[in-house]
Amino acid sequence: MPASYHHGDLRRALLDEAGSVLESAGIGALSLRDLARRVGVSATAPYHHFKNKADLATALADDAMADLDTALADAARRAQSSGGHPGDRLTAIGVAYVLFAVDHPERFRLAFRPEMSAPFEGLALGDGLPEDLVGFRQLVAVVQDLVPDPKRQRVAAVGAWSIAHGLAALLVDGPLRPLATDRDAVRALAMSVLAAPDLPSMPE
Amino acid sequence: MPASYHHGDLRRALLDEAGSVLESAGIGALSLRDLARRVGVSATAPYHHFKNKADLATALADDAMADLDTALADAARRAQSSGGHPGDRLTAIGVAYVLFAVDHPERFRLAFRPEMSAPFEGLALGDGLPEDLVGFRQLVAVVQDLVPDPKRQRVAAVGAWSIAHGLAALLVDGPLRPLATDRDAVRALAMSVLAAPDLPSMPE
DNA sequence: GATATTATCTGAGCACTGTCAAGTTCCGGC
DNA sequence: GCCGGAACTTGACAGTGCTCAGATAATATC
Repeated sequence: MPASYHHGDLRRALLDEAGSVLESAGIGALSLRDLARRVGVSATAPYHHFKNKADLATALADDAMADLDTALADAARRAQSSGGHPGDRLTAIGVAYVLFAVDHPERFRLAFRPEMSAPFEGLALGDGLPEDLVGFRQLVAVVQDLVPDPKRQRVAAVGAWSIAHGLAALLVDGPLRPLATDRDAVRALAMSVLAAPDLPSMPE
Repeated sequence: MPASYHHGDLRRALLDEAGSVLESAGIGALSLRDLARRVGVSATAPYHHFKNKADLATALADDAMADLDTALADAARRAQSSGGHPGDRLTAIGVAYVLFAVDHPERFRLAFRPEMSAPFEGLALGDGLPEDLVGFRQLVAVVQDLVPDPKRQRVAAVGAWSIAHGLAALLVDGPLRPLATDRDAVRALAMSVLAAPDLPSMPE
């Protein structure tokens, strides 16, 4: 806060500023020099806190991932306390997933963009989920509640994640984008799609 | 071909070169000046064929979208001629979707990246699908075959697309990336996930 | 409390980028 | 033959990521 030589917590300040630039101008507008300027520091100062631009982007992506995760965890908690059965909990988490993407498109994008970041390298999905991702772990746990056969749990978890992620991606970056402005419509669509995939499942 | 002043078909040459750069070095490595250099032309020549870099990227994304579309159309045709029933046709298209993403990750990414391109603005999904996307239209048509109730067709189509797209995205940019190197495993996983989403569908 | 250490920040500078304005060369139609 | 316009070039500007040699401030040591 003081106009002193040392900034205090430049790293945090840079990340925060990057977050707001991200939200308002998109990922393409991120520039280390610009961030430094905004924070009121020389152009090379950021290099003492981040290896390079990609490193900063990775930190930002980790933040975004954590935000998404807590959104999922919150939804899981709410659904649990309001006492719906496991199926409802699953769709509640899925809806939260989709709504997070629609509410924070840039953050959602960044969380799944490995040219800059480098998200969860290697992941077995049954066990491999990082410990700090409590929301995602809950998602997997709910699926395991729903699917008794252990052999199918993995496929079921991947399927559940795929539907939510796919819908989110189509709304944020795909053909469903026009819909994304109407939050209620998104919620309704997400509910229908996630709660009742009455499509294939015909062949054995 | 001749070393004359006029290039002949610079636009096509630029797009081709961009395609190969994309494939080998990723979307971040695209540079107008570099493309011009590779094609053997001055740095500003591309501006006579593309409004700016984003415009070139859009053209490239359109190409990518067309490629994905023909992959879907091919799969649909094959599944039809080998005479599986509609459910099989749907999963065949979905598997083709996922395999395309895994086989051509950069092209798949670009096709769904609107900071540069600007894909199908506005799309109703029942009717709004562009005419030239024959593969995608086939996907929707198959879903309509499978789901008799017209009210549910839209949700069903969005759901089918979401699963395929979500799985593709998780394999290309997400936590399932380690799996993407093993093409057979991808195919098997896609088959299971797409053919039997035996998860939610519990609540009404 | 003075001194040395170390983390933090500055400044100049390099190679690169996208883009614009103004010239040059070439081709097709009169 | 000429001439208008399309295709391309030259030159330049502002902005970028990043490196390196120093300056400065906070901290540890005595």
